Amino acid sequence: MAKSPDQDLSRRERQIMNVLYKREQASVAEIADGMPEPPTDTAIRTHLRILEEKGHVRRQREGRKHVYRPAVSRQRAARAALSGVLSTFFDGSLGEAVATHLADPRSDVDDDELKRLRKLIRDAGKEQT
Amino acid sequence: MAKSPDQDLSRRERQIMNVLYKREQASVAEIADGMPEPPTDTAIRTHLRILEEKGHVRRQREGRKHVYRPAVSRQRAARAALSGVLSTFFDGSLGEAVATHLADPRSDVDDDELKRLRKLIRDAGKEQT
DNA sequence: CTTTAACCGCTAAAAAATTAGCGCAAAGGA
DNA sequence: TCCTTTGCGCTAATTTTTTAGCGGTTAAAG
Repeated sequence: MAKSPDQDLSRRERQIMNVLYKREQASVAEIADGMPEPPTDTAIRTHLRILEEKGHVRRQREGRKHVYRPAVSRQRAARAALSGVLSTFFDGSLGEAVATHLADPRSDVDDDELKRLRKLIRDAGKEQT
Repeated sequence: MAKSPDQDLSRRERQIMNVLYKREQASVAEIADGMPEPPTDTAIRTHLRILEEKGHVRRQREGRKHVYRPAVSRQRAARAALSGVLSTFFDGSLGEAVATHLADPRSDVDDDELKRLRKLIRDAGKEQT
């Protein structure tokens, strides 16, 4: 079985990466803010240093602070994450996932969203190779 | 920030749960089979014991072996996992996710799948509350 | 009936992850 | 200028995770 890159992130590392993907970029304080039960900033910095060494994160000075962002593009990571969930929970079927999500009472999908989906599906039908 | 139940799984625990969700249920050997770089069966059993204590896994004798399965239904877990990915990578938008997935060259969505999606979206439009 | 092989849980050692203390540097206010 | 605040990295201690050894039990094979 092959190893996907995020498989070797520890729990905290994953939490941090999630914040970074969600916000595109973030300072240490912002990361703490977006994490469940955050430790001290110092601890977070340690994780960031390691993530940087492992090549998962890039940093940039921004005034006095440092700002961190993922090394891998959001799109790339997003595709991988979605595929993973589809594979694990939906037998790889996008339709199955959409059905489940639409049926989930907690997830109210509004009209614009449905409209958008409709258009997407239509267009996908067209561009047959 | 609240904690979602899978947030407090370690890497190995997560890997094991993923196999269980993917296969619905599995023996120790099957779990090893589905894991990246599996340790010894003994090690896996230790994780399973702990997962059971934490309430994530249930076991059942099946002949001579034990068979393990998730304590939380696949559907429930699937919803949570999907929501998580949507939230982290797609600004919570299902449409965004579908668009990305359809555009991903690695994911070939076949005609039946598209057909199914079309139907789903149509039906979703109807049942307005 | 005896031997062999498959599985299991208990337990403790080894490795990895997680945390924070400390001292230093730069910025801003008094 | 001097003091306070904010942010940083290095380092090392603590905690959690991860691993496998060992001995017992059951089923099946010889």
